[in-house]
Amino acid sequence: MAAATKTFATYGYEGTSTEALVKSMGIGRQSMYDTFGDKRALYLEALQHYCFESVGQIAVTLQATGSPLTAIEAALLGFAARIQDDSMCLGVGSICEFGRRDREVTAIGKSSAASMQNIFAATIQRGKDLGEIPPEIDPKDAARFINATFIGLKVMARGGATHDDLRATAQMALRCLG
Amino acid sequence: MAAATKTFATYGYEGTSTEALVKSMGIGRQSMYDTFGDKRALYLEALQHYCFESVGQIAVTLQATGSPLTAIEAALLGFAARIQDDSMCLGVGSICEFGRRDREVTAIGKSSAASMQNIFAATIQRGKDLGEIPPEIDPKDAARFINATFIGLKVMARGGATHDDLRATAQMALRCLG
DNA sequence: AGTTTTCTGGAACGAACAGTCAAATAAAGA
DNA sequence: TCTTTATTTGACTGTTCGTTCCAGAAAACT
Repeated sequence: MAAATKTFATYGYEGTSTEALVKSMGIGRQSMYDTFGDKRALYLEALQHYCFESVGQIAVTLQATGSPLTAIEAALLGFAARIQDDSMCLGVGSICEFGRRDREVTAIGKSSAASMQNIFAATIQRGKDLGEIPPEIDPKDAARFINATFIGLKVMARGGATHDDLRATAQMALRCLG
Repeated sequence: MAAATKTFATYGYEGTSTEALVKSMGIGRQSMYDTFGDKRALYLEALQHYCFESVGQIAVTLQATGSPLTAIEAALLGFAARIQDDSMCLGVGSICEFGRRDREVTAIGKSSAASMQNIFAATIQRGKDLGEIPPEIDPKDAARFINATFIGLKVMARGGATHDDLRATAQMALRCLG
């Protein structure tokens, strides 16, 4: 499944052949069809799984550290430091490829974005309660902005931006929380 | 050409069939091949043209208004107000689809991003000179950040975000420049 | 050890793909 | 008006696509 996720993220749905999937997953073609049904079902399952894991990871990062602001900083800067050159996030890739054309892809994307933004908003609210984040900041707006920043970083990285560039961009984004 | 751009932006390179191009461009199949050579050449030409126009538009917006900060605000908020639901930017789409896999696509994307960011950086520098933008802000970092914000807004819009959400996100981004 | 289930790799299938060909029509030039 | 050039339309071509079929091998079960 992880191999399918990576292949779909790299080449997109249309650009990924079943041959490429069979190769990257290292299973027989018939087993792939027996297990997942068809290419689209495999894509949906990979996307669902990917989004679920991503939300889980963000939740762990933002809920583990004492200071909410530090947690958000760690999430953004950690992402900028860690993301691999040329990699693509399947979530962002699915939005770019399908827009809202496919109802199930759209549903997974919206659900995942909503969960992600709820976690950000809750963290922002905690930061406001603790006086770390200015009171005039709306948690939902800030959550959407952070999500947009993650998207921007992902596409930049996909296009070959350096880690320094990504980190500087993340630093700029964090200014609005101070 | 505009029709080809829109079709490629909507479906991506792999997802766009030559039949769809013939239909959207409203010309004969043979004429399309006579004029552009093949699908890939048409894509490259559409991408080049799209990026050139985008940079031109941003230049006009950012260089026409007296106040640099106001100009950047107008660019971001204007974009958030104007962008159409479900549309896709061919530039962002090309990065997401190809990453750095295709040398010519990558070259067009990097060149366009560099031009765009130079315009942003020059505007930021003017804002610093006029005291509108804090002196500790690095123009190149800010330029990259603004570009990342545009990317984030474009993908959000593609995923169905409302204009209010986009505007609020743009407002958050503008806080980083204050 | 024998039997059953699962997996593999290759072949086959029909549909879709990008690109080419050919004849007819329309537009441009003399 | 006639000739030349460009465009259109439909058909065609070989390749690739996603999916199914099949026989043999491997793994799991009794």
